[in-house]
Amino acid sequence: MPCPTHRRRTGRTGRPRSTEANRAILDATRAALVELGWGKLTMSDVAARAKVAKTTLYRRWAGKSELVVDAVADLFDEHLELPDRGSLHADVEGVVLQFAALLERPETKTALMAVVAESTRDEALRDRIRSAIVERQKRLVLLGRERAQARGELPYDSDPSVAASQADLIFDLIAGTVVHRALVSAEPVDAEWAATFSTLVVSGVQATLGATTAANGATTANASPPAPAATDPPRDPAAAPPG
Amino acid sequence: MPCPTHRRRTGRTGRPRSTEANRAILDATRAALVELGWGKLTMSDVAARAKVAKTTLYRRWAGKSELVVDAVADLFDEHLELPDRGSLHADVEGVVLQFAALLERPETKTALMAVVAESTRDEALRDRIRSAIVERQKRLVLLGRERAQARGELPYDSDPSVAASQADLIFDLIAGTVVHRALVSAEPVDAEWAATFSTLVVSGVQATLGATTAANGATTANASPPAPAATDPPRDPAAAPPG
DNA sequence: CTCTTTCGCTACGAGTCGTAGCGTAACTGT
DNA sequence: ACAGTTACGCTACGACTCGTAGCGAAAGAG
Repeated sequence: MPCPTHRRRTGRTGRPRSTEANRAILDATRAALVELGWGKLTMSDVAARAKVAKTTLYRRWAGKSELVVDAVADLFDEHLELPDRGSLHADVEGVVLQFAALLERPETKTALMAVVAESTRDEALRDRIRSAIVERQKRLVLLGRERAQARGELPYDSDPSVAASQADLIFDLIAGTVVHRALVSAEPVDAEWAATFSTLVVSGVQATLGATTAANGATTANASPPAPAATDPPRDPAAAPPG
Repeated sequence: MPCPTHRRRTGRTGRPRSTEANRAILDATRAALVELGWGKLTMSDVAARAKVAKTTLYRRWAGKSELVVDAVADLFDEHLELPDRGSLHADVEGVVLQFAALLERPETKTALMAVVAESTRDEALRDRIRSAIVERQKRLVLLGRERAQARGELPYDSDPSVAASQADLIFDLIAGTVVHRALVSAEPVDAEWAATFSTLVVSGVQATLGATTAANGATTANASPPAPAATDPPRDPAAAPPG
């Protein structure tokens, strides 16, 4: 056949799933989200746009929600990173503006809340959102914390479990507040708001540090090589869902 | 005679809509949300539960989204208030726990995100959410601010527009973060978390007050905040750790 | 008593869902 | 080359939901 495309090597026998179709489906899903929104998006429509059979969709994804999660997860990986701007405040500000820009896209705007709403009744879907979006983007918080610690803006962690819960708090704080302003209050996340909010975040986080780790000599942590963790987990776009 | 100035005295002529049916429908909607969730809730099912005709539903609400907004708005009015606990921190803590308890209910859990998702493509629905839920609950923030000002924990507003934007920020901050932790991260909003978060909120808000009203020769707050120094200039990468 | 509006009920076309069945295409191991 | 295995496109299907239309009856307003 005139299509000697590179297929991923797998131990499984039989005809492998077309990676081209996978990409075409996710692209079609995003396009359909832009045009139709979550409510009017149908599996048949996505199949027609991607020029695949409707049954192929159901062989790879359990339903609309799972498909859309994968479609928007790509956008998160592509458009969110942590620019190193020299201070915790500036780093927070940068990621807030990036996240706001992502939330202004019609695809993410209409899809994110919908899949989260579905996930409240579907534990498997919630796990998929966690692994595909939440946990992947929480690396920004962990990286930002490490940089702030290296600069001396935050104390090094005495207890790793405390570090994890603080990272969770910061993540909920930034993501939740920006989402709420952008989608519920429906007011713009502009540079001025981002600056004010970042000031709030930095001051608030430092305040909670003083409260929870009061016993530690927090100021000017003794420099210890923080063992720069690799920050780039290889993307796995060919992670075929169970069919 | 139809006097044009007194047209709306008792309403229009003809048979009035049954208020009992209205209540039965909203109760049935909440019950259906508990049992079925947003996705599987249908208008026919609600009509059957409320023992009214399906056409009656469509005579009063444009669709599923509008109906559910009204159904959950009642819960917000009923279960959210601002207890006066003597300090801004305690007030925030109280409202956070109330909001978290409300979000643990199956009705609100599955409905809130869904209607917000729909509202991203339906401006009329977004206005309905604003007037029925958002603006009604924003009074808690305004009231809490007034109490904090009376206690000396926050300075009085020099500019009412600044006060409004600060109230919006606090509202997005609390509601957004709690929603994100409860529904996205799916982790419990317990007393410990609420205490830590409230500390963050109070310190953060005080920090933004200093930053945004710095230009104004504003009346500095009579009560000096307890300890955590605001150490971060908004636009300057000069990073000075607390100490 | 008349006028107006809402009520319950039935029925309908249109659309979506998720699955089953079939024959074919593509790749793997011997 | 061959058999084995899996994915693909296509068609068709029953079940379900949607939102509306039409009807006669009921309930208040003037």
